Amino acid sequence: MSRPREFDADLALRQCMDVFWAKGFKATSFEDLTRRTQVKKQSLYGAFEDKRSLYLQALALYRKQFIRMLEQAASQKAPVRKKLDDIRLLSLGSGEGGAACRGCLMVNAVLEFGAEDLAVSAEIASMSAEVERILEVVLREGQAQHIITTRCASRELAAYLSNVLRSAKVMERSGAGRASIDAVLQTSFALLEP
Amino acid sequence: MSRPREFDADLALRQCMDVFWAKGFKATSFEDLTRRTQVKKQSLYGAFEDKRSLYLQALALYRKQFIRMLEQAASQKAPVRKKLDDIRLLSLGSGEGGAACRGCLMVNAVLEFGAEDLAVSAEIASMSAEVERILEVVLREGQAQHIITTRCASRELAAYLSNVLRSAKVMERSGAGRASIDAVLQTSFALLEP
DNA sequence: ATTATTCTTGACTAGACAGTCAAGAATGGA
DNA sequence: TCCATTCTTGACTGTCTAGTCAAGAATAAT
Repeated sequence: MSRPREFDADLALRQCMDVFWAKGFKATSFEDLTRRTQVKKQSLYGAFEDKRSLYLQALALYRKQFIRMLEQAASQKAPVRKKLDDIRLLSLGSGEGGAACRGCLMVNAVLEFGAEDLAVSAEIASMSAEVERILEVVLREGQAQHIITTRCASRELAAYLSNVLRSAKVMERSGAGRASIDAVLQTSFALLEP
Repeated sequence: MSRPREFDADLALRQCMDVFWAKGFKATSFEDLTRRTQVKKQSLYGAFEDKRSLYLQALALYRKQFIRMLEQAASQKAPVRKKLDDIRLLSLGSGEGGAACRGCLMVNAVLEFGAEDLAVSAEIASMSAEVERILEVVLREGQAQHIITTRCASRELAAYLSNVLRSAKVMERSGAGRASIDAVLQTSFALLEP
C-alpha cells in the first residue's frame, strides 16, 4: 500500500461545512478552507476532488446530521406536545452565544444557487421531503389525540410546518433576536391547535 | 453645465436590480451589469459610484416597489378577505412564465450576507417592519370582523404572516412549483381563521 | 465661438482565485 | 532492504474581477 493520510478527512469535512455554512459557497475561498482545516491545498484536493464536490459533500453531511436530530425528537417516547416542543427548540437553535446566526446551510444553499444548480436542488428537495415525512407522522399522531387541528390534512400541515421551520432559519440568519424568532415559532405552533 | 447623460439611469438601475435579483451580489460581475444595461463600465461607475453602492440602491428600489404593491393590496376599498387574498397572490408571484424563480431580492440579500453587513441588515429590517405594520392593520380589521382568530395578538399574527410570506419566496427560489407554494400559503392563511 | 464641465470609450492595473505541477517524504508490502 | 504508491509541500499558471486612467466627444453657459 501507500503512505496513509495524516489528517482526519471527516473532521476536515465538518470544518469545511462550518465555513461554507457561515460564508456561503462563492464567498468561501479555498484558502479559507485550508486555513480552517490546517490541511494543505493539494491534500484537500486529493481527498475531496474539488471545491464544488467538497461543498456537495458538506451539504450531504448537513442533511444527515439534521435529519438525525429531527428524527430523534420525533421518535422519542413522549407525548406529542413534548415532541413538538423539541422540534420547535431544535429549529430555534441551541442558542449558542455569538456566531449562531448562520441559519440553515441548506436554505442558504438554495438561496445562493437558486433552482438552476441541479445537484444542489436535488439535495434540498430530498431534505425537504424527509423533513415533511417526519413531521407528518407526528402531526397525524397529534390529530388522533385532538391536540392538532383537523381543518387541514396532516400532509398539508407538514408542508406548512416545514416551511415555518425553514423561515425561522432565514430569520436567524438575518440576525433577528432569539426572542423574536421564538415568538414567531410559538405563534406558528399555536395556530396548529384545534 | 455639462454634457448630459446619454442613458436612463432609472432604467439602468432597474435592469441591474434584475440581474442582482437573479444571480446574487457576488455572482454578478460588473460585466454582467454592463452587458444587461448596454451602458459602458465607466458610465455606470460615474452614475452609481460602486458595485456595492449600486446593489444597495437596487435593494432600496426593490423595497419601495414591494411596499407600494403591498400597500395597494392592503388599503383597497374591499372586504378583508379580498385584501388577504390579494396579499397572498402578491406573494405567490404573478406566475410569469419561466424565469420566475428569483425569490425575493431582499431575502436573497439576507441569506447571502448574513447579519454582518450593516447596510444590508438595516435595509431588510426596515422592510420587515413596514411589511408587518401593513399586515397588522389588515389583521386587526379582520379580527374586529371575526374573520381572523383572536387567539394571538394582531402584532404576533403580523409577524407570523410576514414570516410565511418570506418563506414562500424561499420556496419559489428553490424551484418549487406554483401549486405547492400556493398550497402552503393556503394552509398558512387558513390557520388564521378563528 | 469659446470654454468649462461632464460624459464616453477602451485600454490598463493589481489582486484574488481555483486548480496544477513537480519534487521530496513517508509508508506498507515484497 | 528496496520498491511502488500515495501523501505533502510550496511554487506556479491562467483567468476573472473590481476598479482606474487618460484621451476624446458632446453639451450648456457665457
